[in-house]
Amino acid sequence: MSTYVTTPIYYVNALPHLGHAYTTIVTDTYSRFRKLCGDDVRFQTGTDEHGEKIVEAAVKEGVSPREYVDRISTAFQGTWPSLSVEPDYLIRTTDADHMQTVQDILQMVYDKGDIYFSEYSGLYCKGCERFLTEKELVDGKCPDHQVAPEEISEQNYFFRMSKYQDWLINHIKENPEFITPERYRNEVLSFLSEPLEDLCISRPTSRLTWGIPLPFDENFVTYVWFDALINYLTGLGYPNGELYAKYWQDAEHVIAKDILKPHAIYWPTMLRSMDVPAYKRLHVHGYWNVDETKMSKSIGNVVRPKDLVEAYGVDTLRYFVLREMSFGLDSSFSADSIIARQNSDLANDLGNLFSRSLTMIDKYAGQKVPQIEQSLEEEAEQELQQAIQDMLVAYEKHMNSFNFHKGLQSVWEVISLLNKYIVTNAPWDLAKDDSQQGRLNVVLYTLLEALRVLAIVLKPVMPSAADKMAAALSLENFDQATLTDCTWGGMTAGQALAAPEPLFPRLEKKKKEQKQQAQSKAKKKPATKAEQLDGVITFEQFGQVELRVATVIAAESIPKADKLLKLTVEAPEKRTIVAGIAEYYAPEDLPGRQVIIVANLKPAKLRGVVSEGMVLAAKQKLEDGTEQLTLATVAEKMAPGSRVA
RNA sequence: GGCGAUGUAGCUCAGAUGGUUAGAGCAUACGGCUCAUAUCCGUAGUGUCCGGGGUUCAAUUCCCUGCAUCGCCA
Repeated sequence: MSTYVTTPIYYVNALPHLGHAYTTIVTDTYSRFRKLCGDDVRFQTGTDEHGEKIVEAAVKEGVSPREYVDRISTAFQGTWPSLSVEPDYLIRTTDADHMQTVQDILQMVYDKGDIYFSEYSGLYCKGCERFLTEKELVDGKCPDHQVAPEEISEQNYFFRMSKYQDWLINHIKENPEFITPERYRNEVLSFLSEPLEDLCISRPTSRLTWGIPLPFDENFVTYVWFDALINYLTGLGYPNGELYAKYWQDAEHVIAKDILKPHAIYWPTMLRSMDVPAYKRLHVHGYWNVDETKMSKSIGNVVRPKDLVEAYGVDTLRYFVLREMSFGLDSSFSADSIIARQNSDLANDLGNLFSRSLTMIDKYAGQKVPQIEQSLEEEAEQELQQAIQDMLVAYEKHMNSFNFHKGLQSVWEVISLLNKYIVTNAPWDLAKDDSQQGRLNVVLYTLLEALRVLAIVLKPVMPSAADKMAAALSLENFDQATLTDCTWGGMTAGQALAAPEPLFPRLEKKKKEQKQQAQSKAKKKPATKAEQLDGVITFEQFGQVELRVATVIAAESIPKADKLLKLTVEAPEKRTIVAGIAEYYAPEDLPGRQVIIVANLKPAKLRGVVSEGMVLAAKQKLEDGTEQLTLATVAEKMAPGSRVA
């Protein structure tokens, strides 16, 4: 089986935002999913670079249209890797082969008699790049741009779209999946219940030169849709390329609802006129509202994909948008909701399951896949295996019909079952009883197998997290994995496993700080004197803090405290200091090291140990969302107790 | 103005071709466990299923109507 899946080509009059990111993540996820199903997949995205608005934007920046589109197009293409999006082909409407193909098609359709010349007069709005009807005007102005349209009379070329209306209605009725979800199919059918007008496909060069010239009349260039839609064919080398022969029959387009009409009506009729079979499916999604309002430049709440990746990590972002939005409907985006998903679904449910399972393998099975006796499998294991089978069926069905949120829901049901399975089978109890060794191995093996399946099904959604899981499970050829590898029993007994590593960190809700930041950014008001002083301390105040160099003599972990180490330091007197660095330093690594301590901190009791001061350390967040910590020290060896100032 | 969709727990949403105690996740409260990332497991909830009318033995579900929100069209 083959799959050809596309995003729209993005209009380069502005930088990429969350909406672009969503469409592209969805398409990438579907592409990866079809690969997981064993398909030969081609995934295409690109940029739409012609039209009046591009020229205007270029003029505004004082550069040529060519320079301008090169710059924005690069920005789009540079965004995809950071979203773990891996297209097979990036197309640009300014590519020479695309422009040639568009001209060839125009000539062919013209020769066939489906393009004719006609005069048209009406009220033209530059902002909309189209003619408006009287009824659309509000107080004589365009409602979107607040500008009075110009009365323009001009001659143009038209595509005989109306000729194919009846065919299109039948095609949609006979192919229930042609436009999904159903609400958009109904919308299109309702629109088609009225007579269709022919489509204006040209602009005179007197008004616009930044476009593809009509091959049969040099005084005109192609108007946006005839140019843009054809990219889906050009990218396959239509009409002769091998790719075209191989993939076109399986074409699926992913779009946002604002470009439904061109894709559901113009495009199939164009294809029909060209004698090219219609695409297989059109998938239409809704909008992201940001903090309950529409994303808009004027409100200043445009969300940049890059910022989101920096703040939350690419896997979390991908999981969030796919899990949160019911495909087809609008959804809301907010920092709180993405943090909530990260913490409850990813860190607590999946991440913790992964971590606790691997830790038990480490503790109770010597960090190796245990050998099991099939006869010791009980009902609990049977049920779990059945639940995973059921999940796989649901997963495949939902992912294939773009119901990603349902697909992920079914995966998380299994994650929840696994957490219950651990509690009810209590491996830590089995481990205390030698006669239960066999059962213990069965339970641990079952967990490993389940994690292996989870890594596979999560691969399309969270490629990097899945890779991490696979690495920890020592799965071989994971990049080639398919759904058939989900068959139970894939782990080899005796295989050594890597040390567990946290998959997803927990995030703090930073509601207040973020709001304050947003406000100060939005207002950009100059800081008042009082605010400037806020957070600033005087030299005297700093002098009150007594910093000293200290040498670590001994370090030991503290029972029941995962993050704390008990340090004995020389400063120069012997002191006990409790430091929250256990996640980053092993006790044996510390003796001999010099650290910087706050010597006059009020002693505090932590986990029953009195801490006389604190050690300084720097912390940073890494790209993958985990944190790194390193102890502060001095550049040269100093006598213990030396003052730091 | 025409057509259509939606309205269910604090939040996001499932759901029943009409039938007994209307569900899930999150959030909240309490209890338990210790393998785990202050994680996990269990228990507890609250609902005029948008308002009104109708059909029916029985309506949150079907019909009509009103209101609200949203979409498409003009």
